[in-house]
Amino acid sequence: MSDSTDLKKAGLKATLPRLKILGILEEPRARHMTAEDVYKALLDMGEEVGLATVYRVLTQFESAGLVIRHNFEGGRSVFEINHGGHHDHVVCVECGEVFEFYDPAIEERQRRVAEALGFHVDSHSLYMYGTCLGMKREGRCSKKGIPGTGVS
Amino acid sequence: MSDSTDLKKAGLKATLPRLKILGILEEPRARHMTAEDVYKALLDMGEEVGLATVYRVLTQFESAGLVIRHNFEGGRSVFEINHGGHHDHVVCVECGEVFEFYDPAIEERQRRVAEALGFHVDSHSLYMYGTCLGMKREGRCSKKGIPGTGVS
DNA sequence: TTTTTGCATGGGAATCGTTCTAGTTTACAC
DNA sequence: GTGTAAACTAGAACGATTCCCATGCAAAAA
Repeated sequence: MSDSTDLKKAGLKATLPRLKILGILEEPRARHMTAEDVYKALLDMGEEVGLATVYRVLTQFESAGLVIRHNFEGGRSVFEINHGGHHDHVVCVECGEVFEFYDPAIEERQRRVAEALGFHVDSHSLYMYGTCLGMKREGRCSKKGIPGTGVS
Repeated sequence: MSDSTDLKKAGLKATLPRLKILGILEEPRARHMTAEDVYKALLDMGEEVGLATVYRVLTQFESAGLVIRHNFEGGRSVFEINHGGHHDHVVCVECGEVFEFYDPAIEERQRRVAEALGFHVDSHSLYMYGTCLGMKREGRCSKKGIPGTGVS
């Protein structure tokens, strides 16, 4: 299905900025990007899109369920395309690498906890912060956020 | 043990702002507060402490392990006193109420996931967002953040 | 097709939470 | 008590995000 159809389904007009932004986020190498990352990617493509529009569109995408917003440590939001399957994150604070995982047992226990509290869960997030294998083994994490991960 | 001793142990001078802020966070009703909440509490007590000092002190307390910083949805940081026992959080997005829980099974699974990735975990956070029992049962959540929770 | 209507956009200003800077004050070892 | 490094205050600065508004554009109505 085309991006254009995805947008219409979400009740959003298929405008150029929205199509471009969706396209960027769908690239496999995109993974986790800040609004700024997306903005820079647009500029690199030669598109004249305002930063305000990027923020507006990302928020709309989030409401429409097309992307997931994460509030990793550090204050700024990072976005990733929503491929449907929920997963949690492991973030290397040294190199910014982000790993994803899904553990049915954890999901189930969370569901039980919420149930016991009589709580209706809209969303949940689980992040682990630390240092990745590369760091331990070779000390080669750059200590600077990897471009495109939105983590520094 | 006095707050003053706690601070010295953490390698921090026992200054008036630090003692007052620690005192505020230790009150049972404090639970989860933003820097702004703490600042307002100080003003209410008639203390002349700058907002910048509140931020600086909270960050120092975090480094010293005296408080835990959380990045709940919404961008701003909330702080809670560290009583030693790790726990996770359930946040009602309607009334701002925060519930705490600890699930050994979840902790164990997380440990395993990190191990499998060869990842060294410094910290982890698990938040569930939704609506609490009060909301469902009586619709009495105020739709506005409860003062002192730092959540809105 | 032309007109109307209303959402979308871009750019800059505004806002929010947070951190930095400069100059002054304070805690605490001696 | 005194000296010195650390901590303080107020306000400016900062980065991320949102707001504002004049302009643009595309679907609906005429």
